[in-house]
Amino acid sequence: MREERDIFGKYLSRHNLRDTPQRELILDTFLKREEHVSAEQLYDIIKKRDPSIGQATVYRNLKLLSEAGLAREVDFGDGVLRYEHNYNHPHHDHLICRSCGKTVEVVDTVIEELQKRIAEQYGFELTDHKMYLYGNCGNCRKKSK
Amino acid sequence: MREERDIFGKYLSRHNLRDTPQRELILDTFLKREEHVSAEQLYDIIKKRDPSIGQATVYRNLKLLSEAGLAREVDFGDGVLRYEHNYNHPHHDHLICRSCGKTVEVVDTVIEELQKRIAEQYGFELTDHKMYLYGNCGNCRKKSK
DNA sequence: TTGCTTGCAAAGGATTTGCAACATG
DNA sequence: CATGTTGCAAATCCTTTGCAAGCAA
Repeated sequence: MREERDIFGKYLSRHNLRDTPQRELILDTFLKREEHVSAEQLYDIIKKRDPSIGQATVYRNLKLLSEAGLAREVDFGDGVLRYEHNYNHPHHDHLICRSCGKTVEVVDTVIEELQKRIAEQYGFELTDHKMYLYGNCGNCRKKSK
Repeated sequence: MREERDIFGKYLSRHNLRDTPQRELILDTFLKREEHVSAEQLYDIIKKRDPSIGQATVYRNLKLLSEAGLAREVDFGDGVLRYEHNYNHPHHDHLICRSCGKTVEVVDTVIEELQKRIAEQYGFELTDHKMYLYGNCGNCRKKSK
């Protein structure tokens, strides 16, 4: 948390951007959440601490956190962009329950390797990827029986 | 193409839906395109043949084609939903060039197998997935050198 | 005739943007 | 004090929806 603030501070000064109380509040609140959040969700949480904050500020600064390398955008395909921690939180993919929305983070180095190989096969240099696995989680499967 | 029309016709009558000239035009135009299209793109093409068509009709019927199993939605994450052929056009993933937007369809049965295994590991029953590989295609890499 | 479909325009939801007032370096 | 930043509301983008008129079965 200390480290992240440091990184952010450096990013700001390096880019001639300013350190405002809103920015600090947004960063802190974002870091405290373990799960991915949407801008709207974060806005709702932050409003409680500072009712005068505008939601555009939250949108703007989540984008900024992504640029600073502290956040990462995730798009589950439901029309809402979410943000998750990017610092000290290595790349992973998501397993999402179609019925309750529960998500699990997964990593598979073999798949990552294969992806790179596929890209090369077609002359592409792979920069990144998105992989979302949709299904029904154990809990929901029990319930529907 | 004959087959697809047949499937659509059966789908319509089975669901008490009607066979309209607009629906036929949309299906035909969609089938003639090899690449994925957005509703807007398809609308632009169709307007030339029938200037009186409304774009809501195109949106509505692309959804319908998906339900009938003839189309499949693809979401590259740029805010626009695209549709590609689903009939006789097995599942595949996409390799997308970040710089020119070129896309290549790819399939890898090993990856698919691994995905299923990962899901099972977490007690999920996999229903579907999305995998998009982003990178720079051969052409764009040459140009930027 | 019944009720599904259409075209239109308005509504929707998430996100972005213009702007004047404000605060930071 | 120059310029980045904020909050607000309006605007944007894609897509959906309400509705009256029009058609298919």
